[in-house]
Amino acid sequence: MEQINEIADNLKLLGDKTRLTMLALLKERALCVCDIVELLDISQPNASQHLRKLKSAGLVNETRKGQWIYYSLTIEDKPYVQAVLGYIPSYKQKIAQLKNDCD
Amino acid sequence: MEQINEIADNLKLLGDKTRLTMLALLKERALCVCDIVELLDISQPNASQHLRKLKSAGLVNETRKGQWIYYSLTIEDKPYVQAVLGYIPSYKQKIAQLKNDCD
DNA sequence: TAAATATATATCAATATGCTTATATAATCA
DNA sequence: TGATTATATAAGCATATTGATATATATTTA
Repeated sequence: MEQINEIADNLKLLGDKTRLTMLALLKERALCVCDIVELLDISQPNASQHLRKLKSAGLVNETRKGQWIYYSLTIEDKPYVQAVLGYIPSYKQKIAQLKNDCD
Repeated sequence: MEQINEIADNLKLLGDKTRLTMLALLKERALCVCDIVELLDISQPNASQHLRKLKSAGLVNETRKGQWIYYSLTIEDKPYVQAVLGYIPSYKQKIAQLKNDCD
């Protein structure tokens, strides 16, 4: 089974508080980098670096809208990631507090 | 939510091929260290070190039987770990090939 | 076109991780 | 009791990871 390597690699990405929270946020809706920076209270380069890893693994994708780049989950083909995210408390309320000048 | 830290920490442990395979093996049945060493083809200290991490996180526990120490899963209270392991192909056949002098 | 905003990338230091080798401990057996 | 087997621990090295700082790129706006 070669598949277990891919699963382990993806779980390693989930095994970081910052990235796991990012994915939990994106479960609610697509967010731009500045949203994520605000919500997680981390530096912008730090956010970009984590997002790049998630993108390389195919867990998220990006869509540019003007000067903003929105990230979304792409985990339809990764049921174990869906399952994990399903067990994380919702960030709906947190996201609702966004100042969200981005739109 | 403080819980997400614990989830991330546990997923980090799952995010290693050796440990993830160990857990998948233990899903089938309790195994002693020498079984795991044989099945994974790793060194004994390496196996012990990974098992210690899993034990520290409460993902496995140990039971001595004579000179052997058997490890078993203790993930009843961690549904997201159960979910992940549920998506990993079974190692039943592999385990059946054990020479298993241990008993 | 210049300034401002949003994001990415490069580099680096600190820390963490995984594995090996050597050794210690514990149980069994002759 | 001494040898053997099973397992744990310690120490060290090589590599990976994280986050910070500095800088580059891309888009929009004045």
